Amino acid sequence: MQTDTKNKILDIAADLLQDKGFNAFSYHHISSLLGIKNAAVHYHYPTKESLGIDIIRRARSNFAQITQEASSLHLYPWQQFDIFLDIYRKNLSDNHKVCLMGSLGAAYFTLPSGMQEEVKLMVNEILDWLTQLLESGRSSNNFTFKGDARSKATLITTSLAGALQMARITDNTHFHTVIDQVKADLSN
Amino acid sequence: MQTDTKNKILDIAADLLQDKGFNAFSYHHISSLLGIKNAAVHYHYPTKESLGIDIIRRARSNFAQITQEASSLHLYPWQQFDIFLDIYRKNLSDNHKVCLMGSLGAAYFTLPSGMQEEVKLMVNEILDWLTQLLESGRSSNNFTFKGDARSKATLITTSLAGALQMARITDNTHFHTVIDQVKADLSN
DNA sequence: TTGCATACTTACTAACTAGTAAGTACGTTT
DNA sequence: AAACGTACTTACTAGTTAGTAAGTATGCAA
Repeated sequence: MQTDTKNKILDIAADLLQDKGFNAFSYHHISSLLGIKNAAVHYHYPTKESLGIDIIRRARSNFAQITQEASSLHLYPWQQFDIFLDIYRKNLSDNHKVCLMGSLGAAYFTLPSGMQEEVKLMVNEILDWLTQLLESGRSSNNFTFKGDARSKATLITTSLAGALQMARITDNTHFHTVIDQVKADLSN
Repeated sequence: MQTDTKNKILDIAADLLQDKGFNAFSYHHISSLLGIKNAAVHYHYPTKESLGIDIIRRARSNFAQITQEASSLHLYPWQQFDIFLDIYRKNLSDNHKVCLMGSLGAAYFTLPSGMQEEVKLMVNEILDWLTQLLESGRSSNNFTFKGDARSKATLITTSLAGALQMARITDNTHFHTVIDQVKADLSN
């Protein structure tokens, strides 16, 4: 059981991470938003690395839950794909947040090693799941694409990560443009 | 005419920016790599914003030069596209640097306003050029793709930005995978 | 009621940050 | 020879950073 404060810290820190990046938020930012002292944040997360690791772990667990749920509901490939896209749509609508892969990838070489390992796990899990969805969707004639499914999964994931970054520089239409293009490229 | 030192500062700062991100390098990093004092860097670039702006301006000017040269040589669409891809290939081979759009997009909301403006100009120039190349390449039956050229240009640019970030997290094959997929999606 | 764990606050440190003011060495112009 | 601009160094500041040590209030268990 996580305490209320610990959960709030995680919420705020994840938000800041996807808004400003890992090297542009501090314990003080978090504590002042919560109306507590920075030492209280250190009580729950002794180091910034431990905090960063927990942010990624929670995202991994959320992703696993979303995909398991979609799987247990026996949704069609296109419906499952749309649930996947919703993750990115939500980031965009939530003050132009960038996805975790984008935020952490850009700062990757400045991250503590424990976080780097966790990011690797996360990216591979996303790629594994999407690859499987594309593969089975192609078998059932729902998706059409050239090449192997993992390549396509990689292309889609990198496009979406880049699209969120592009959207904050230019405007939201570029993001929706990418989504439409990705969908068009999967359709017959 | 720029001085030798000023050019070296720009080289090192651009490198650090594409390696660690704007919020993870300091005047001290630059000066110590050059064997000078941090005040000497401030002499050439009074503020970090002025330094950041110059990094982007130089990249814009380099891009304009590359594309103008390709244009004046009357290269085929595929050759021009390959020159464009070389920019990204070079970033990858140069210690897994990320492209400027990716680095600055991830930290966008922490950037001084002058830099934000400069990034916008850069992204639009890249998009304009690629859109035109795709359009004329399609007219001449060299490229095949659905939808309008600017959408395709957006998809390609975001894929490549994301691919460089993904490559440092996982491995280089993911980057080449994206390049191959992008090319396949442009071919007949 | 004593003891202990939880969840903090107070008060601090050492390192690093961008940025500045004043001085210096040196080559060029007048 | 005097004056000036360029390219620095020395020496500093004020603010921010992650992280710590010691103390405190509260509630629960023995």
